[in-house]
Amino acid sequence: MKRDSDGREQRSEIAPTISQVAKISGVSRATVSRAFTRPEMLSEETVRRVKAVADKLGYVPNQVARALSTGRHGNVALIVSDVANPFFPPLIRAAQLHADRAGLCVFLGNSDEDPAREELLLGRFIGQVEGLVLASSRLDEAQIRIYAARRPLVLINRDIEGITRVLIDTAPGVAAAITHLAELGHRHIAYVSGPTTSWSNQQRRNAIRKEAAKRGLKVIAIPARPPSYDTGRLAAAPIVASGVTAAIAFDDLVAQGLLAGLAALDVDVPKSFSVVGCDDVLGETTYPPLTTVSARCADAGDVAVGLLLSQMNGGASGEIRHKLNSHLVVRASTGPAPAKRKGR
Amino acid sequence: MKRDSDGREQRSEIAPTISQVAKISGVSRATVSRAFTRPEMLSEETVRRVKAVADKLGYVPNQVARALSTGRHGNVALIVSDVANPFFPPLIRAAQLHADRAGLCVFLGNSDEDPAREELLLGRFIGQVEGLVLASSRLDEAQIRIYAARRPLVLINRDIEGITRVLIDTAPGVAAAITHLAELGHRHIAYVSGPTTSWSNQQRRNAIRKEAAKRGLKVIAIPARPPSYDTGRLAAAPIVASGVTAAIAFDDLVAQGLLAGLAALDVDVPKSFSVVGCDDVLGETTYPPLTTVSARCADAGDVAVGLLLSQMNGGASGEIRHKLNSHLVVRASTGPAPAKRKGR
DNA sequence: GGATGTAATGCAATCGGTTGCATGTCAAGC
DNA sequence: GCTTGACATGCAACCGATTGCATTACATCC
Repeated sequence: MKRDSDGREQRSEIAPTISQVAKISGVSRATVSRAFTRPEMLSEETVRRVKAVADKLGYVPNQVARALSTGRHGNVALIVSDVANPFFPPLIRAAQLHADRAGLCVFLGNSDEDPAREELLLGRFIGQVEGLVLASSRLDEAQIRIYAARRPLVLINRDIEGITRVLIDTAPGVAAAITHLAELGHRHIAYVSGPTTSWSNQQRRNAIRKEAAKRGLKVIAIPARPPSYDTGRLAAAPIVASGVTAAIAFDDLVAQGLLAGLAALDVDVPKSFSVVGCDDVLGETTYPPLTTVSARCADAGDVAVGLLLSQMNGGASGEIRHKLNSHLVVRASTGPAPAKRKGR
Repeated sequence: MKRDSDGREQRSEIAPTISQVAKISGVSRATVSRAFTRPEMLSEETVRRVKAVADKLGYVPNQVARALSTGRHGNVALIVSDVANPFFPPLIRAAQLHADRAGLCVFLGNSDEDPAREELLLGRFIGQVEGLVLASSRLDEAQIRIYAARRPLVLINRDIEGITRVLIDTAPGVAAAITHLAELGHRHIAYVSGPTTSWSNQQRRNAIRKEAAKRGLKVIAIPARPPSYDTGRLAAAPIVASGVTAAIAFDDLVAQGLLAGLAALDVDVPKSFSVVGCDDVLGETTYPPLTTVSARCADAGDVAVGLLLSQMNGGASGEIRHKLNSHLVVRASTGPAPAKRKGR
């Protein structure tokens, strides 16, 4: 870095380096380094003196140089499929908080549900992080394994054998939802499905099929892709046309859109149609308040970073498959099946 | 980095370095470096050969080493005050996208509205980024100036002279909201205020006061701190008690909470009370759909990164004060003032 | 045929830290 | 008084790149 020539650094008094601190405090660079990283090796007096000088100069160890020398960057990366989906912000926040407490910086990547983008991001991150968390990864298994071989890596909502993963197990909640609907008298229901490549989607679909079969309900699938408020809204018409009396949506956002779409079609929820969401990220903010499968997404972020840390610290690199439980939260968007659905 | 001893790197075949590529292709390290960074300096033949070897070995230039040597890290940091506030995800997404296209990685920081945390994050980031974006920073001016002196820095919704900033100017929208309410016959309104340290809050409060004075409306302020669905909900009772007939909330989240609080108190919106939000981040998803001041928060993220890039590339380090306009979006949460408010 | 220029490549210093090993000092032990 | 060892610190190599300044080889020109 030729600061005087390229002018890039003109904006700042050049950040003080370890050498300057060393010269001024009359010790070697090694001693300054140790004053920060292993003060117990030095006499108290020396540590005090060095730190005083460092303070006065505003010296802060250069992370990049340290990383080059030690191989520890103090950074981790978190890649999500869509920041704007309300499922992720709480997860991001929790992950962030945990990383923070461990003194780590977090790179955030947004793949926009696109495997190619995800891989691009991964390529940029891999060289400067100590660990990775992939939430709802859309990458294919082989790719993921390659990255997992290079760095500690934790998956969220993706189930690959041999790789540590945190799975939000919505099956119990979804099963409870089916039971709930069955008890309310619904016989025909729709599943408003999400991305085919999504593990969560597969898991939910399977849980619904299995439980519905057990109780003799008929299930049809109507897609909402990509999952969003808008695609949920658009799904209302085909759903109503299909004659079902209730729907379980891939996630809350889709459910919320569905509610809006139903309202636009003058279908009263819950009187003549019932809607169940998934994730419980909207709380009571929908109208009517949404019956949904609560998924503790914040915990997923927290746990994932925790597992990542323990992997980074050499611990338990054995495979871990951490399951987070789910349960049904009944609010006001579900009710008894109407005696008869009006045709269309 | 003593790989053989500390065992940290055991998980991977050690990443190939420039030296290995050099040795195998029979050239010097300098040549390998140039094959990647300035191929036009080399003969085509050499470039081809070196790249072939690099490919076979899976060599990728080490970002950290490069950063140390050149001072360009290829990273920027974005610090927001609350990831979970729906105002930010679209902003983050847009910022991210822009940075991505420029080949930059984004560190995300979450200050949780706490200046001390914000400063901690800043300290961790500053050494490994080429530029910073602070959205709704709560840091004091002097601190911000210090960081701005060290790195290109762009503020969002914070107005500090001499520092490039992107301001979402909600004054016109808020003024329009007052006009709207005045025309509907409201004479007494409440402002449900946000963080005192927030520039947006100050700006909105001032715009409301000014416009209300002009039209002879009486305004009271009721706090909702920190701004959230819950604090908005809790504000409903004192607002109703105060006898006003309409409220403008600091942001949509507070407005949404307020709607819920009012519903719980059996106050009909918009028949007997009108609510206006700010930011327009919830679209039509509230009940009733919220009249709000649209603020184009995604654009703010995009523009901020754009300005940051131009600063980083040595361009226009002169101060820029970029204003984004706002306008009122009338939906269904506002209506004519009730003839008489029931007491309490 | 010697001076001159140019294109391709190598040498070695540098970025700012960390760390294994050597050195020096001083007190305790015999 | 000499050995021994613990403690505090310094030396210098190293992490993996980049880059200014040679150096080399060859073609061109007069």
